[in-house]
Amino acid sequence: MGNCESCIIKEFNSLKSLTREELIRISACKTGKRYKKGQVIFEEGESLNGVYCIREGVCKLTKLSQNGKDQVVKLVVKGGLLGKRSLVSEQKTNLSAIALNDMEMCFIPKNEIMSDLSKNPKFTMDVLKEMAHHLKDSDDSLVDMAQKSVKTRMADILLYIHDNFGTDDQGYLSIILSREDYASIVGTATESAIRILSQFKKEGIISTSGKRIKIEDHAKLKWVE
Amino acid sequence: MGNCESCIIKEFNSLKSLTREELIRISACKTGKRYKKGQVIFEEGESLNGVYCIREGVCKLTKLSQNGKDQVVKLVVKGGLLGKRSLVSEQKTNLSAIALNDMEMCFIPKNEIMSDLSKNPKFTMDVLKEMAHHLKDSDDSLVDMAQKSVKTRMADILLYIHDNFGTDDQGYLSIILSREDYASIVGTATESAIRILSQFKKEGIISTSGKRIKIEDHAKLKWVE
DNA sequence: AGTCATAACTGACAACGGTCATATTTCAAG
DNA sequence: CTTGAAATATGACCGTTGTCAGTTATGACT
Repeated sequence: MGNCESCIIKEFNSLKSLTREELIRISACKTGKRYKKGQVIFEEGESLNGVYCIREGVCKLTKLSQNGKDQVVKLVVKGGLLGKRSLVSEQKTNLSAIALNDMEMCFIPKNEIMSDLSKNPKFTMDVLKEMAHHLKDSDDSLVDMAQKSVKTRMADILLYIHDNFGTDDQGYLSIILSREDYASIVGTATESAIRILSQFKKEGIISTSGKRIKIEDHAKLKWVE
Repeated sequence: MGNCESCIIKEFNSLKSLTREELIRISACKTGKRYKKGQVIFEEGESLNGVYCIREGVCKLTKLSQNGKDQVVKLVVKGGLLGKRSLVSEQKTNLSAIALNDMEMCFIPKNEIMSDLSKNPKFTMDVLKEMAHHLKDSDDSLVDMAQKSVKTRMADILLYIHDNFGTDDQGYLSIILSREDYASIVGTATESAIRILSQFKKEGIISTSGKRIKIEDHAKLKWVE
């Protein structure tokens, strides 16, 4: 396992605001963890006693709704920090985290991070900014969920994944999701998700190969209503 | 206009974490503002150069969706602080604020608050906690919006308003909203909102008098599906 | 290669919710 | 007390979406 001071991943999250000394201290008490595809990292209602820093892989943050279905609230990739909100608010986590492929993470115990939060104003401010940013995203998603059609939301999420997580060398979206996951992100029934993707395929907007999806016509996808 | 040091309102928000000296300094540079019902306090896309502390009245925070309809994201009452997110992230505000009745607020310039944010860790931590709390609320709303029916969401919002903002002496909800506002909170068409409220009335779950709404049967409202 | 479980897909049908058109009521201004 | 505009209310209609039921494809494991 590497050292936090020299880890490139930290450049993508608020840990970059920590001093060299703080990083060395954290490095000494962090633990590496691996998760297989589908494995639960933590579950809604658990008390987290630290944060997870993603070194490799992707996971989904979900929340169980009253009707028993899981709703995906967010996708998190390399560089993401899990458990910040729960740490700050000192509440149990309101979301579950599940690995979408094999993952590699560092776990940093609560006490270490909390002492930095109280002593390093730059770090605190950075976490605050990140939280503010998430809040904006969440509000935006709320409005989209309330006002857009299922088909538009599906088009949006395909473009979102493409723009934020990229494609493999053949042009397929590099994040592989089941149809059920897509349904759970868009907030619809699995059958509806499948139907919409089939329709996109018929219209030549996307093509698929097994679970993999390639966007063939970005322009059309943007104008879906 | 009163002094921040002795203002009771601050006890309801993170300003309570400021020291007496900080409050006196803020008190000296704050300005009082009044808004009439329906008046716009600030609009999506504006650069706010401070935060608003609500002394009296209620307002809605809305966001324009792509289809041209306003979506209410949040209701804020006495004690609430507007513009925190925008201040912290140094971005233009992503929401509009509109007074739902006559309001009285204090406006605190950006510079004053920011200097406290960088110097008073207790205050920063408190703002962080509040933001974390909002983030949880927003995630919860997202899931509800995605998974619950319009009717259930309407029932939820009636209960929410009752539980959080209370009733007048006759038992009517103390926040008076137009049917259009209800539609915009629930994320539906005005006609649908009206229809659902009419149905609730027929079923004896609520009663109305003009715009005012009284919940007659809490239990039934909770079990609406 | 064959088997089996799971995921992906399709069709039929009904309920939900949006739109348009048209009363009816409310409320404030004259 | 009128009057008129805006808000509320209701009906008809139709596209969207969820549910149920059944079929086909996929991929992991003998």
